[in-house]
Amino acid sequence: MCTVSESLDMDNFQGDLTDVVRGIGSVPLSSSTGPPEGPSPSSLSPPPISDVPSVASCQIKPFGDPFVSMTDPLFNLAANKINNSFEVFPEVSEDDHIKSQCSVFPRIQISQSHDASKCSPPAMAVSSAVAAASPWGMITNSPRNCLMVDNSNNTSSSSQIQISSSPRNLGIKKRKGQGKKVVCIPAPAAMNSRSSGEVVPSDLWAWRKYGQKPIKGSPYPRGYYRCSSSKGCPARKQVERSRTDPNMLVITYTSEHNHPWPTQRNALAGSTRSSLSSSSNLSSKSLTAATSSSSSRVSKDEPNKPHLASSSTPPSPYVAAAVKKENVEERQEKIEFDNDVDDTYRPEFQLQQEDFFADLDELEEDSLTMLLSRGFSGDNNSGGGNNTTIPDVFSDFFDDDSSRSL
DNA sequence: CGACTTTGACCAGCGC
DNA sequence: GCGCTGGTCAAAGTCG
Repeated sequence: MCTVSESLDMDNFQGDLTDVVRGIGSVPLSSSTGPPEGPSPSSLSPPPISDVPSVASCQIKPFGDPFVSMTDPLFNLAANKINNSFEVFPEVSEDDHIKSQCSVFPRIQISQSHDASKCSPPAMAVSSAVAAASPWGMITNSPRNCLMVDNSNNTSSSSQIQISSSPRNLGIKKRKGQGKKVVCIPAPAAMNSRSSGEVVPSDLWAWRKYGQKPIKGSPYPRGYYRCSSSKGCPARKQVERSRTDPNMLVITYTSEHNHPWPTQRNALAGSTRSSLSSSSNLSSKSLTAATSSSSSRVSKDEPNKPHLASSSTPPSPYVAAAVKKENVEERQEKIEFDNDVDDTYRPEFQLQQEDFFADLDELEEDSLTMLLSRGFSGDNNSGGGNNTTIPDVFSDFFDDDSSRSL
């Protein structure tokens, strides 16, 4: 068994921002949030948001999109726990954002600008636009918590984010640096990459790459992805490495999803080609979170990366951590990647994981049970919420073969 | 067969 | 107005 913090070594973590995001959001997502409108055809349709008290407390507001409310309950939970309060997300000005430093969530920072160069290696930056397209809703930092569900930008942001119906999203271009949400995550070696070596994020949504361009001033190309979970979805994301720190992966989300969370079916559609099919355990275990299209092909392009190739991209950092944990134990001597990243991830989860997952335990009776019951097995029965052994949970959840060696 | 990635070309915004 | 740059399209190829 391993702890979250232990498993968060980044050398195997695929540097997938959305993994990070989703990881935080995916599990609780199933347990607490979901498309507020319309029944989900999936058996995994999340229970009502009301199940998660923190959601309300965080004052998550719609972002001009019914699905915006699908914020990341884990973020909420985590943040709430951190503050021991449900009032953990005070509104702050942008100046506050800039001035503040993440102390509690050292890895999560809010990027006030679109400048990827501002991403600091140990931090995951979330700018004010992520929520629109990201599965975890509007998130920003507060002076105290470094994290907050941003309800102050909802209206204004919605005006910033243009969802152009035209083939070419001209609006986005017109508004450089606006209406976009930037997430910076550690971008370890291209574990989840194709031959290009580009780390490709995965998340609940299915992304389809539609372009790649070299960016002036950056040695790294930028990949362009659109949401393939639903036809006509305007959601876009751009993935590139930080020019200032190649270890950082900068993901810019643009526009919002105009459809519910992908059901198991459509989430997996087009994204389960190799990894999931080869290790069908993932899908068979009702994992709503789909691996990215890129991750699905890792096995093809990265045959020498057995862990990832065989187990697919974890949908969450926790899952990634789980998978990774084994990798760490099995290959400690091989860990060469970015110790800074490792170190930065650990503290956060070490601080939180117990309480954090205690909260998860509370949610288990929800659909979360479906997701976690296997991993937690009887642990939850102890009533302690002593779920510090998440990795097993998720690893099991993810890929029996690759994660049950423990 | 469907969905994906790759990649060159095209188009539009922006700065000079 | 021109050139640069970024974002998108779409054909071709790949994969399961």
